[in-house]
Amino acid sequence: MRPNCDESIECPCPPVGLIDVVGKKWAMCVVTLLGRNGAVRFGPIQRCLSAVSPATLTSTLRALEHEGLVRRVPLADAGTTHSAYQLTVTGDALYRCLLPLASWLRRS
Amino acid sequence: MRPNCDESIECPCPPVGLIDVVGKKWAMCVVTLLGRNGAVRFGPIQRCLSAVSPATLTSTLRALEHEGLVRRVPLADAGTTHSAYQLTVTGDALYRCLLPLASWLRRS
DNA sequence: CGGAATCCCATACGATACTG
DNA sequence: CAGTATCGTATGGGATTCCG
Repeated sequence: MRPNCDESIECPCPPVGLIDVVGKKWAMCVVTLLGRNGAVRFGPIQRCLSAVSPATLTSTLRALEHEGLVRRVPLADAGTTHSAYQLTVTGDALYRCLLPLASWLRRS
Repeated sequence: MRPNCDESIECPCPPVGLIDVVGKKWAMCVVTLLGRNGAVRFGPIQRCLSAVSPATLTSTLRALEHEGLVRRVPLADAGTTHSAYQLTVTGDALYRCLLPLASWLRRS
């Protein structure tokens, strides 16, 4: 997976891994969402993101959890099931790195 | 495709489009590579990026061209076919936005 | 050298239905 | 509410081959 630089030109390399981490369709969207709002529950996230299918959202959240970017917070709340998701310290660092990128996208 | 915010939480939205632009496996890698090295020819790019298949690299470059991030520069060079790729002004702006992200990836 | 054409496969994603 | 289970499809991407 890693580029092997046999050329005199400089080879960046890192960005390849970035795609694996945040290349999922909704991953950066979720990170940005949580970065702005702190802990958010499953339902609101889903409704906010174009009503992404629950299966896809679950997959995205699990991936982000696995990368240590997001933490799941169960909320013991009188009978019904509740839980929320929030960024870890690492996830928040990534979020701040994404800010210039987000503003670049809003260009033009 | 666009998230529709029916919640009180803040909805970022832009990052969804980002995936379409730079979410391709090698897109950001190419942007970073060109950002560091200026104009680079097809062969060196390919060899530098883990020998990515020519079909995939072509697809990536065409997508970046279509987004106005990369420009193809034909080099009329004595018989044989030569060409190089370099970032446009917009592409360079994106490249600079990617820098913090790239350093984040090199963490740990 | 710089691609284009073709084939093939893995899988990400969406839609839907269902459960504790 | 917060997911899980299935299914079907689209497509990104690798390998290979061939061409000007």
